[in-house]
Amino acid sequence: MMNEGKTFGPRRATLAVEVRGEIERMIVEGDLAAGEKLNELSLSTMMGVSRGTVREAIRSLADSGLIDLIANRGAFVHETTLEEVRNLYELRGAIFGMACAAAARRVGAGQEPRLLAQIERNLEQMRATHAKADSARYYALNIEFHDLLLQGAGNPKAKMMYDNLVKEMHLFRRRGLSIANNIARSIKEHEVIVHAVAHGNAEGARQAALDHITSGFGRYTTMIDADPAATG
Amino acid sequence: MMNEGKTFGPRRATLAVEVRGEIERMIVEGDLAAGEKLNELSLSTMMGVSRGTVREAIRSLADSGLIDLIANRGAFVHETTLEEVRNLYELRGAIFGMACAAAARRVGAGQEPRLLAQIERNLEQMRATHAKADSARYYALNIEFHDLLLQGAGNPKAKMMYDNLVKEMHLFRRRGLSIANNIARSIKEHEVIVHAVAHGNAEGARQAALDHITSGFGRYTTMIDADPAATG
DNA sequence: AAAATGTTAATTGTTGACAAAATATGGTGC
DNA sequence: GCACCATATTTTGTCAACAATTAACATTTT
Repeated sequence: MMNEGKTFGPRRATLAVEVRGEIERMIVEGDLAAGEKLNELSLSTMMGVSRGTVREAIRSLADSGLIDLIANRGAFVHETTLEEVRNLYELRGAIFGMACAAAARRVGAGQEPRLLAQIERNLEQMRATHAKADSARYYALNIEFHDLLLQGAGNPKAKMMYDNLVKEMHLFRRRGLSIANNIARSIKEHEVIVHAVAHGNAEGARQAALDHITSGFGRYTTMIDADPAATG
Repeated sequence: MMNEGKTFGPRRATLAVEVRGEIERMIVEGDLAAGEKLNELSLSTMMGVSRGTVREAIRSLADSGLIDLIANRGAFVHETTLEEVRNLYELRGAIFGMACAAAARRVGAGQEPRLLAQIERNLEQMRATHAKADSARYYALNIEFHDLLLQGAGNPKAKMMYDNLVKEMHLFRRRGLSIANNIARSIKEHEVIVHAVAHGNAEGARQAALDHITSGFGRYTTMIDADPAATG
């Protein structure tokens, strides 16, 4: 069990790793607002750890896109503009498209024997959930749908990058906007993706996935235009 | 000049930021080998800073893909497998393809008046450099070519992610392999990309860019197959 | 009243000490 | 020679103190 030396999992994460997780949660869930300053002393007091530990946690978020580190001034929750969100969507479309193309190839080659059944079941559940107007449940299934395809692509790095992009998008928020908009259209797009993947049609899957994300951005900006409220 | 408050650039980067840069350089240039442990005390002595500063620098590399942080054991230069390199190439192809498509659209829309001239000039220089068998110069021009297109895409996040992917690829090395292999083919592929961009042909540019990266991976694995030497 | 200057307080950045965990070393038994 | 155990050493993780920089506030000048 120790024979792989370096890869043995430690029993417990370090305090700094736990603090990072908590800061990330606070940012993604909105407890820390975009542009807000991360005060080391306040955080260390709140979490019952030393300020140095908080510093380490904050530094570990340096490349995450969630915070901006400014020398001698501290760390601030990143303020994302709509232009940046557009860029994130563009990247998200490219990566999700690539992943769906890869998933389709792997399904076609018999490398992913369970993926098809999984996404079809998820799709069925999304339809049922939509019929019951249960948007929280739909949201969870939607995330699962994307996760399944990203896992099916067999490229863990792609999933990691995609998940980080989604996290970054949480920085741009509008109060009171519901998460789901035009679910019927969204489900229809999922169906097109599933159909292409089922037939091992990589190019069709890539295009359908890209269209789906692009369309999602269109739905997103439609919501924003309909709600001109200033940021929190 | 002070009126933008938070965005005013500090006069000097912190020591931890400088230490991070040095560690990154050591990794990318091979002074720190894949799998090698980053000893905090050694590094702090070597660089003339305290161990805490080295820790902060190392933590800031947590998400970079260049190192693995293991609780209670320390930080290790990430060991990249060929499978991981394949995944990185796949992502690289998706992002570069997306960037070239965006660049083509922007050229077609007149949003990038200088890009076309810049990449054509670069291409001309690559041809001349190849004719003189100056591979170091060719390498630099090749990097510039990719940079110009990524900048022309108008998506800074894409460029950042692409550059990080390239950095990660440096972790997988084979001693004695020359960087450039089949330059004539590579230049031909660059020409196809430039042609598509010049005509504002987004889909053509995307496909040409993807093919170029995919082909680059093929050239890469060909080199590896021809040199079965174990990692240094 | 607004701008400039000076002082004080708060915060960030760095360092070194201590505690905990991992690793290395030496001795013993089979 | 190998496996196991105890001990010593090294390294990592955390904490607190000090130094440097920035922000906030008060006073003076225009």
